[in-house]
Amino acid sequence: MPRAKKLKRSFYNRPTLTVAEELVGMYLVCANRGSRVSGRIVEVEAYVGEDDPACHAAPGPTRRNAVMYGPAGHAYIYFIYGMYNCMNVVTEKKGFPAAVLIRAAEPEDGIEIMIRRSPKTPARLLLSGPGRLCRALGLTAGQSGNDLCGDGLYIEDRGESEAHIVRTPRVGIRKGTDRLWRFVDSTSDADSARKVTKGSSK
DNA sequence: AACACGATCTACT
DNA sequence: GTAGATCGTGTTG
Repeated sequence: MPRAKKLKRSFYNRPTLTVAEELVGMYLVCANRGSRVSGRIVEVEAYVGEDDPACHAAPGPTRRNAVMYGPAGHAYIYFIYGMYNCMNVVTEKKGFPAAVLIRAAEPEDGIEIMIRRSPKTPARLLLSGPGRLCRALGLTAGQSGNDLCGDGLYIEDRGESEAHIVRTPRVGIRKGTDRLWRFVDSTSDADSARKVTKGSSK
């Protein structure tokens, strides 16, 4: 992994769909207190503006979604379903609420630490799904608003050749399913929507 | 103050 | 395949 480059604010301060697509294949890194945990992003979803009915900003500014209205390059992490957290990266200029939800990644560094946090999850699925991803990386809503351009929590480009990306409707939502705003590395096994239908053994 | 529900995951029938 | 866990948030009274 030579020449890993930490993504700068200018990367995040662009159209959300562009940022979302380019995030696939990047590495999400959590460097808490000496330990380093990371994964290769393989699945993301874009949530764009108050006009997107599935976006948390759809009701307008509230205390909860305030981070989405802030400057790009910060983490928006929220608590949901009474037990899980979901991690997003804020995009676009201050005042415009948008973010990219990190839905799945392939475990890279610190797998032992992830297993300690998710003892019952099969290794391949440690970061597969937004809830599992936050659990294994140790991310909670308390870290919402953290700057991704600092140390501790950031995303880096390890200079990989571009992955083959597929666009689909977003999952887990009722409204806004007409938009193809989910981006997946089609070659990855960690896809959280793993359709284990007939035929596709593997 | 009370209520309904959600960008989920797991366990069990 | 489906129900249960479990609680912050926004809405309504």
